[in-house]
Amino acid sequence: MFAKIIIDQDAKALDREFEYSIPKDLDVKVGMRVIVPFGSRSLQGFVVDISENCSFDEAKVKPILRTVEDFACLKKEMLALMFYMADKLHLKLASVLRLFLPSEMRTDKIKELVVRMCSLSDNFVMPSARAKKQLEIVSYLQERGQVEFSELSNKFGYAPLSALVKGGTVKIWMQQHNRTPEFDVIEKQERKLTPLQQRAVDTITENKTYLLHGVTGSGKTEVYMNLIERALSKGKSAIMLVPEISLTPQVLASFRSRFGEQVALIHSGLSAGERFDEWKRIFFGEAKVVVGARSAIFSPIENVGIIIIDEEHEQSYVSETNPRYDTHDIALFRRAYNNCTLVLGSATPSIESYAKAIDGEYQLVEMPVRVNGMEMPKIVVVDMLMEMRQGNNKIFSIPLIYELKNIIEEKKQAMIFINRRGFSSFQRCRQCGYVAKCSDCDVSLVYHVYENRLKCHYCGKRFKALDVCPSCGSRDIKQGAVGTERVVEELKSLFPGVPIFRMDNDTTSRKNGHRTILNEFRNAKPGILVGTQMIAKGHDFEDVLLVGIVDADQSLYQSDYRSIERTFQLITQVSGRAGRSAKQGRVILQTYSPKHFVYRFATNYDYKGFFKKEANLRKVTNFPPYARILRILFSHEDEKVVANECKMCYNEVKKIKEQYPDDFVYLDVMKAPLNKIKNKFRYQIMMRFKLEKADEIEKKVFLTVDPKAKSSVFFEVNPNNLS
DNA sequence: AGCACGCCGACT
DNA sequence: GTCGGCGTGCTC
Repeated sequence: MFAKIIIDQDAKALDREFEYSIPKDLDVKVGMRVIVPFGSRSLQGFVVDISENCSFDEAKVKPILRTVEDFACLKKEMLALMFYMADKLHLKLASVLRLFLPSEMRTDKIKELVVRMCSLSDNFVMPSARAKKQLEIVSYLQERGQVEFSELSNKFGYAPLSALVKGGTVKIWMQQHNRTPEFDVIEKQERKLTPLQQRAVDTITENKTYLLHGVTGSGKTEVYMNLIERALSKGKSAIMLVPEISLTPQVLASFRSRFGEQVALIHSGLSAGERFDEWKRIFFGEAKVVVGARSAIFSPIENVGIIIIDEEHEQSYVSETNPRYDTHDIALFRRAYNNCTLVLGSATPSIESYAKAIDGEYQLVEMPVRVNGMEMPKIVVVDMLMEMRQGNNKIFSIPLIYELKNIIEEKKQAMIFINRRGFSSFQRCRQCGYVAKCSDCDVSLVYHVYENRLKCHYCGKRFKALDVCPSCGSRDIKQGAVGTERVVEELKSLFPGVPIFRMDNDTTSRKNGHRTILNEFRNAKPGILVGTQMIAKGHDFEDVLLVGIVDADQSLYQSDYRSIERTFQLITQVSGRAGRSAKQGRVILQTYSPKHFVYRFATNYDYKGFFKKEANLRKVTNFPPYARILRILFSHEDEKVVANECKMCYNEVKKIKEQYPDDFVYLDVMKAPLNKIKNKFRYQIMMRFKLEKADEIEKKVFLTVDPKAKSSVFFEVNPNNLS
């Protein structure tokens, strides 16, 4: 018998199956981890197929050395998913497998799923005095009680240990050593469902994909919990995905208190060991509910009854590093494989998902009212250009300062939201609000300080930085984003003595930084919390009656096609923080583009109206979801090599464009916006084509890349932030 | 990825 | 003379 094996090495040259013979005394199954001789060393590999015959020269085929476990650590579904992802996303097989397995199971530090433990038998006999090694093992065991088999055999050698086992002095058993991560315990609180929640639970019954559109505060989490409970009661399991940023201790605790030991929690705070243990609990069926961030979609859980993606519009569901994938695609695959229910939940669904719901591909379920029946906070738009003309050059507008004063007098709380993202900013005329846009792409240009140039992150085109406004002729041009620190300083000078807290990447990097800040803020009345994105997520502070959005435009003029959508989502999300209690909250939104349609829809909480407008815009301008963007990124340390290989590929793609003249909307080759990263030069091909033949075109484009190319090549479909 | 084999420069 | 630089090519 022969086995086809994927070597556990992330290299282009090894990205294929290698064949090995299976020794007669070795029980090898598909999906198992094995150790094989490879060149002059032995490596870990994964069995993906077993057959009677061998397509390679039999004289050269080597035998599998050993199996790592006596069962398959890759279940059938995961193998199918591996081939699907490698093919569809053009990823290396081994790099996909690494997404599925905890780092402990990788080639460099092979840890077995089940550990062989050794201890002395109850009535053991001392080995003879001549067997020195055996005596050492016995005294070692007397000292420590139980020790891993591998540790003993490494320390004292395999032979003396196996002699002791054979003679009955040492007994062996299998053990899973699990470290259950710590969590806050909160009391179980049974909440009765509102009629709206009940209706949602009653509607989501079939093995289909549902889009749950519920306004902020409509109680989607309670619906999820009920759906999970139902799946469990049918003997099925569940996967619940939450954006990493909202995986707060409170959220984790609430799942624990509801589902107890049946939950496995996967989040970035886990150590490698804890992660490994949670993975094992899922693999062996001890955990029936997986709660985690995007990578939890790869959990080896079987018999899935429901998959839930909360805050489905969140960008963090698309991994931005190496094996790039979109959690939605994986969830759709697993939904189909398990024939189960998939729920995508959001207060502001992504344009992509809502479009599918409109088309009937997803079932739309709506929860338009808040649980407590309260109205959404009132959003007031403040025109910052007007403020400036009236002589206010400060960060805060007059209305915002006025509202803040009120809050402080009433000993309530406020949140100030800084819309800062990424490293770059745009240039804007302070007189008329003009923002430079790319002539080819209809996206805002990004200002690069070190080159003093404007660049389009879509097509790569460069423009001279503005010194005179082309619209009104003013020289009053500003760039740069407002940072959290500056806002805090300003607030301190405006309101001396009032406690002000800052929450961003810098202040939460320390362990528990998150919790400490929030706890201090909770008790500070009056108090102001200043923060980025982080404060927008699910913290319920009853006394927060005011939210200030300092520079809403910051996300509006990011140079990608989703920037307007993101702005709408952000405003809705942040506004949801105000007035969680009986009193209606207020939101002050400062902008330089008060007439932009996004603010009109956002202030009215009119998602549908916004969708219609934005979707139409995308249709007309040929952007996703009505077209597909494809980017091929080449990188290599030798600039001549990348430039050349990228150009060769571009020439091939051009030929494809000629075959599909009606479908291609855009095609160009250029240096990547970040031309050099870690001493590797980067070049890219950007293209955009209509949907009808997108799959067909994409397949052909994939084939244009020379497999012998020295550069590493990445494909990205509908990328967001180009870099 | 890593390790062998291989063909040219400055040293015990 | 040989030790060792890292270029190219292969691993079932």
